[in-house]
Amino acid sequence: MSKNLTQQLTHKLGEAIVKGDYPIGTRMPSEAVLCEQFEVSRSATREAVKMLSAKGLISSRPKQGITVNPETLWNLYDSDVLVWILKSKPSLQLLKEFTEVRFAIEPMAAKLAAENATPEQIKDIEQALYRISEAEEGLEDQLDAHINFLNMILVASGNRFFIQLTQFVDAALRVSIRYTNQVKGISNTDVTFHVKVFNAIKDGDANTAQSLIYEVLSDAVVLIESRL
Amino acid sequence: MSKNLTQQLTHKLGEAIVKGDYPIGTRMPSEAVLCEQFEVSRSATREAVKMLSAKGLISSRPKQGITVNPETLWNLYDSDVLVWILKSKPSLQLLKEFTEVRFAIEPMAAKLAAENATPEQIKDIEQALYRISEAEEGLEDQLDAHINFLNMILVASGNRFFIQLTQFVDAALRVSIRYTNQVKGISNTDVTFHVKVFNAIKDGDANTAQSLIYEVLSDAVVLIESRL
DNA sequence: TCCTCATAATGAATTACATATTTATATGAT
DNA sequence: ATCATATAAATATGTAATTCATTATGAGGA
Repeated sequence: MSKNLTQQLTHKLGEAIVKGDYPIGTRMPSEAVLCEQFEVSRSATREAVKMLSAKGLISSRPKQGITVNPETLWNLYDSDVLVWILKSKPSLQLLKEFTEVRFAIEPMAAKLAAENATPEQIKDIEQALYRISEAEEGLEDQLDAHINFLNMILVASGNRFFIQLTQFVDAALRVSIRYTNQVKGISNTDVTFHVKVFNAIKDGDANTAQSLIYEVLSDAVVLIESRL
Repeated sequence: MSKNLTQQLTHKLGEAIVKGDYPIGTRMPSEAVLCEQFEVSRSATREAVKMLSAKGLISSRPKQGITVNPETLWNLYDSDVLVWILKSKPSLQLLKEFTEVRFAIEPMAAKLAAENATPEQIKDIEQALYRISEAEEGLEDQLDAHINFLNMILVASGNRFFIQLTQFVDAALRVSIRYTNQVKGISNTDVTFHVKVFNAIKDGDANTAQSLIYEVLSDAVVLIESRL
């Protein structure tokens, strides 16, 4: 858990920034001041600053100092950034926006999976299905099993941009459920639903796979909107 | 154009990695060696390494050295990473995958824009429309105008994750068109199409907005697939 | 087989100087 | 006297070099 200093500082500052401790558009303390405040060397500070600017949170220029970037420049698809935001301000609004992304992506991923999945990937999905059934009997963590099922579908889509989202979805679902209990009801559909999805993908029935996921996420979005 | 040393090195190494000069899973040269090869100090090298690991390309551990991460860990939604990939191996396959993402996202964005756009945002879209018409008369760059129109819709969606994709779409379209000429026909629909989209959003007609974008991107995907 | 120690890489701190930008100051002309 | 311009100073990041700490790895000996 205790990573190196640079990473620790990166996380501290990252969380502080998304939390609003350093308001957007304003200047952060200079490197020298940060060194003092966090009691680390300038090397560590600079490396942390570089990491945060690589994630789009800040930018720094000579003399001018370090300024917090507008939110539109933040790399929301970076798991670190996403987690920081979810932890610091876990709003239902954000959960809604996140679910809209899933709503856009996952049906398409299921469709592509049905069209392109290799035999091995189908086996992986079947294995994930098995884990869900075991989770229902309490033999495994439910959340883990559900996330794993989703991930296997994303991977089977064969689209690198979708595959990359596994971490994104993983992080968001995991944190969301910890900080808002509204997530219940979203990935808690019963196992028969997942069986249907699996069969559709296995049979190459792209339309069915797509609409199954579409429906369940559509419900989720409606559910969230009803509480806003 | 000539950024600081750290950024220059970051770009050089980033491009080299995605290009395959340092194969996935293998160890990169040690910091000391990189310093020699690129004739920079260790601070600059370390900062570049931190930036690349913040983008998911590499990870480094004591004694073990710097290793290239598997592609699934790369932050493809980071504009830098995306551009590096597009520049180094601009394949039709990648363009297809990218278009699939747009196919998933943009219709939904148009729908949300129709539902949520503020009067000001509608004005922005109208302005973008005007730029497209001017571009048709050669008074402005066509690509810029089209990208701008898309961006305004993404922004009007009100969804932070979609808004973040503006840079993503921007970077990809801009580079793609430079390295593959297959992109022609994708954002080259005539101005009447964009007028329709604008009207749908302005009138709050979510379904029409969604399906308009859906259709044009559907065509694009088919077009690309036919050439694979 | 297990333990120990050498070693090779990153981690961290410190120091020094370079460079870029802003701000303040001083100079000059009107 | 006032304003504009040029110059200097101050301040932040950029870059380099050096030193020591820490951590895995692997070789070699008990």
